[in-house]
Amino acid sequence: MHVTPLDSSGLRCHLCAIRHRAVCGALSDDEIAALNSISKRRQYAAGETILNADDQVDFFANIVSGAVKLTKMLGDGRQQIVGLQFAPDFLGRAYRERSPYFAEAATDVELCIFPRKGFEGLLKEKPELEMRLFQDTLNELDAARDWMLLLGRKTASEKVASFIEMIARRTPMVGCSHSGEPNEEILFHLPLSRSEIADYLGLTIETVSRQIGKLKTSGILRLHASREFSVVDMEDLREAANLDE
Amino acid sequence: MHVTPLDSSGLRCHLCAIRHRAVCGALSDDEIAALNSISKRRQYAAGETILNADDQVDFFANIVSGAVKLTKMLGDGRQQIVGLQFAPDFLGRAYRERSPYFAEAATDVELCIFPRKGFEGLLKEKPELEMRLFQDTLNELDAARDWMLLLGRKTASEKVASFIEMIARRTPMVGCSHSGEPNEEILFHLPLSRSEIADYLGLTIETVSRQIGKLKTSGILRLHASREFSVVDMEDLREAANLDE
DNA sequence: CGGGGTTCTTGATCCGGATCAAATCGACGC
DNA sequence: GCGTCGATTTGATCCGGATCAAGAACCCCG
Repeated sequence: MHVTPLDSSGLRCHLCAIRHRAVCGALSDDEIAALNSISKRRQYAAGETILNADDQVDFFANIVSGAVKLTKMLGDGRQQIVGLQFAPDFLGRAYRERSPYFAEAATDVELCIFPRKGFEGLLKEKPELEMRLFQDTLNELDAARDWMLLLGRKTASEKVASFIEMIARRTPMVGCSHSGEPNEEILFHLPLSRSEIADYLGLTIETVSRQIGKLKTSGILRLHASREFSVVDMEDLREAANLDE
Repeated sequence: MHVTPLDSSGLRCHLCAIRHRAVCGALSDDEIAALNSISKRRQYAAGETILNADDQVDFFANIVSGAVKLTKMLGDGRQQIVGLQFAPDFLGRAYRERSPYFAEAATDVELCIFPRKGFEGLLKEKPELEMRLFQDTLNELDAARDWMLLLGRKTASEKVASFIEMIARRTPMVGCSHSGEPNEEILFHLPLSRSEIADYLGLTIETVSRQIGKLKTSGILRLHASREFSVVDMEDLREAANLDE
């Protein structure tokens, strides 16, 4: 874990990759400068814990790069991933002191961290910022409810197809086959291991592996490495996922 | 469906059963009067549709009494209840014009309805009101994620026990055995049919029925009618539900 | 009270996905 | 290259919950 020291020049935010897509987008340039002065960057290696369940949370953060998973666990070790966040998502639970879940870096992650006090002060002063967070929370609630439909009612193959589709939709492509052909393949990287995918979909490792195999056999997917894939036919994939229209 | 005419005396809110527990609790007496002047009451019979998915939503509402279920559906008819709301919960999706789900009265329901325009105006003027809604939304998100753990990782019997526990916790008791004994039984009413419970838990009707039967046989529950029950031992129930601590 | 529809329960069987077990693949150090 | 170890795939079997099929209980209405 590496902490970048404070940058008092106020320039960092202006150069930030997620400046306009993150919650910061709700702030004007001089408000950003204020936020800049209290923020710091921090890196987490894949697998590192960001927050334990019931931890006292003294900060909020934007995800600058990488993927963060939120997990809930039963007493006997069964676990369920209840959220997967990518840049430029916001991390943290306003108005509650303790984290309701376990947060872990799924890939290498860079966060832009704001101390709780300073950020809550800004929240009170800038209703646009609070409104923006509110909207993000409403979108997360919708996403959580979509996932409830998946967990409760979809079959294993629909679940896996839905997951792949979600990754292709929300994750930046990691490359493409420079063949010059009209239909170049777009490559994506799976931010989760088979076991984590299983915990996200309410399945086992083996079932996930078999269903990915089937998507490959049926020609919807191409697997370049166990965590590197491209989608041959996005329409077929969405159909296999049983996504509406 | 019956609509109570506007009460310009401004007295209705002061007599309201949920005045202090609902979002209105964030408002002062004269703000309440303003809200009172734009609100109206409306009754729905059990089974009546409140909103169709993708409906244009031109109102917000508080649940005054009864239970409202929010449902998502797959193209082939499989469905999942993604939310169950009781008085004094808030109904409606700020900052979005269309309902992301199908909302239906699970029991007879009384709503206190605010037209979208007027309520959004109030939201802008009263940051406490927006903050209150924001907090409610965060709590709903936590509840949705708890339910994801249930849907993805709990067994049928844990699911049913969790559901019963939730009803006993969130629903008003409907009576009690006036035996004078030290351990009087507290009676509750199930707001959902077996088929709806199945759609909430990601199970089938038959499995729900069998699992309720087991809870009864094991002495944790007493069934007075198919939708009337009392909990013999709450600790045992929570254990059967695999709820933490 | 009796009939017909609906909801709930109970029983028998089946199957999708879990579990158990082993082989294969890949990354890394030596 | 070779051995080790974790991650993934593949195979065989099992079982929890789905499905199919009756019954039983409970309406509501005449």
